[in-house]
Amino acid sequence: MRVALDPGPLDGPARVQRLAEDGSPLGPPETLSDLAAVACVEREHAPRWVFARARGYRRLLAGGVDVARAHDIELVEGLLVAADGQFGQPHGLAAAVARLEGRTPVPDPPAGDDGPPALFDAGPSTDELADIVAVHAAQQRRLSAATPGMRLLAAAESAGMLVAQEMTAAGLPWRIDVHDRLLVDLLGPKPLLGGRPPKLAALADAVNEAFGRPLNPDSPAEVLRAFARAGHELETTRSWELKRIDHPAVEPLLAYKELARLHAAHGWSWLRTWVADGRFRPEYVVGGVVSGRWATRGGGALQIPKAVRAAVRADPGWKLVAADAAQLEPRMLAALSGDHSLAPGDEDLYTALAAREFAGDRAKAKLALLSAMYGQTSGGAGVLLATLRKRFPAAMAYVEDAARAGEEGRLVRSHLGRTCPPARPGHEQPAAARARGRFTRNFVVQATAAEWALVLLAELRMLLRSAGSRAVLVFFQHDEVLLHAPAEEAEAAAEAVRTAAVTAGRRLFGDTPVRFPMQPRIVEGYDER
DNA sequence: CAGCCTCGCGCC
DNA sequence: AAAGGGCGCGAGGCTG
Repeated sequence: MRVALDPGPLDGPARVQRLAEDGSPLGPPETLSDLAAVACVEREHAPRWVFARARGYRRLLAGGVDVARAHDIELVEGLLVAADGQFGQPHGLAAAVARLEGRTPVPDPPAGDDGPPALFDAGPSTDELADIVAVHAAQQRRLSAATPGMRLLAAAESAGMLVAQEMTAAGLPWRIDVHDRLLVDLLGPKPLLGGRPPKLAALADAVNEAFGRPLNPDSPAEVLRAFARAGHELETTRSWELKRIDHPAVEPLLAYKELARLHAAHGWSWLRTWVADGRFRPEYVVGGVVSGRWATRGGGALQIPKAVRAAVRADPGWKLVAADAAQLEPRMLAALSGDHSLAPGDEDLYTALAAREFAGDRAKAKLALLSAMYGQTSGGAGVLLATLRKRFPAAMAYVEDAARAGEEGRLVRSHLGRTCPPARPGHEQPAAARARGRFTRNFVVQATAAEWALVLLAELRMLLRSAGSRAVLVFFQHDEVLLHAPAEEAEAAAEAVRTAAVTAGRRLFGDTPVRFPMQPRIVEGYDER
């Protein structure tokens, strides 16, 4: 059974409508007095709840109610609209209703908006539950005519919404004291009135001294001018470019840039803004990236530098279970292309490839494979690619076909059917076409990896729920998950991760010989390997 | 002043 | 010959 839900105000009644699988109503709309009644329906029927958007579930969680399964109207609409080749169309509920009624879709409300939907609903209807029911039925019709992959993708994307909201609610355990100590070690004591911490100030002084005049090391333009006066014409102030020149300012400047980055992006100001009650709570944006990868809002959650990961520590009596998928993208390529010998087993794929083709040089093997998937040809990649082309013709043909499709302006899709938006018009120049080719070449692999990860999350969540585990997902970053688990449940949680990885591979590719191993580590701190 | 762009760098 | 994919964020710096 499915149940469409308009959760209503936090403490007020919720409106629901029971639905058949195809979305047709089973009886009239009903009013539930409060969220406890929603929880009761969940316990008795465990339906697939149909939400207009993520904040519907956020409201349930705020009331202490969680559910097993969902259908997210906005996320599914985005998938279906793109699959129909309707790119750039809004896919909010109001827009979907407008499309159903043959009106021009209204723009989506601003991202992250939490206001009342009626504010943005320019259409004649203000009955959100009726809108949800109507759009859901239309989506189920479209999904029933689509591929099994699309149906799996729609379910997984919706499960992603549940995971995302639950992870934000749980928060990533973050020790302010550990983070602060780390900052003091690297930067010196926190300056009381803003300004540069002592070690940064000293490095800025050293840069000034090396140039013989004061400048702002944070200003690329000033740095370029200073080097030009010293006889070094640089294109940019990127660190790899600075490293190539011989000047006494280079060393302190590189040290300054590294610490300034830490101070600006993950320093005390970041701590004050983003960590509260021992938890960092970024907002996850499911499918926020064209490839289906997630984005986040707030605190740069997907770019937590290795230098501060020690601050992520389990609560007393708890453990972190950290697991990342090893060499996920080349394994995806092996499965997608049928070139199974590219990924023969569980062992490190680059090491294995290096042993067979690159005289044991792992770095070469890695560069070769990444170049194939990103479209890189410089830096010696060309020679390595020739080796791959000879040894793995099907895998190489797969990415090269995707690149050609992009260059010729054709659409490409992920394994399950996420559609890559076409190039914007006006980009027919040869250089732009090649750039487009690199984009689509990468899309087929990255988007398929993203949907594997999505299915993994959904499977892992269900395994933990059905086992009654107290372990909770607290972080997800493309191919990596972090669980927070009571110490005595950590090993079971780790086993769930391994199982979910196997299941995700099977759900995507059936009984492919390609493996997608995850090796969970049970640790106290996220910095421990 | 806000709003927007570029730069550079963090992560995958 | 040359040709590296995807993001978010803060600081600088320009525009209106």
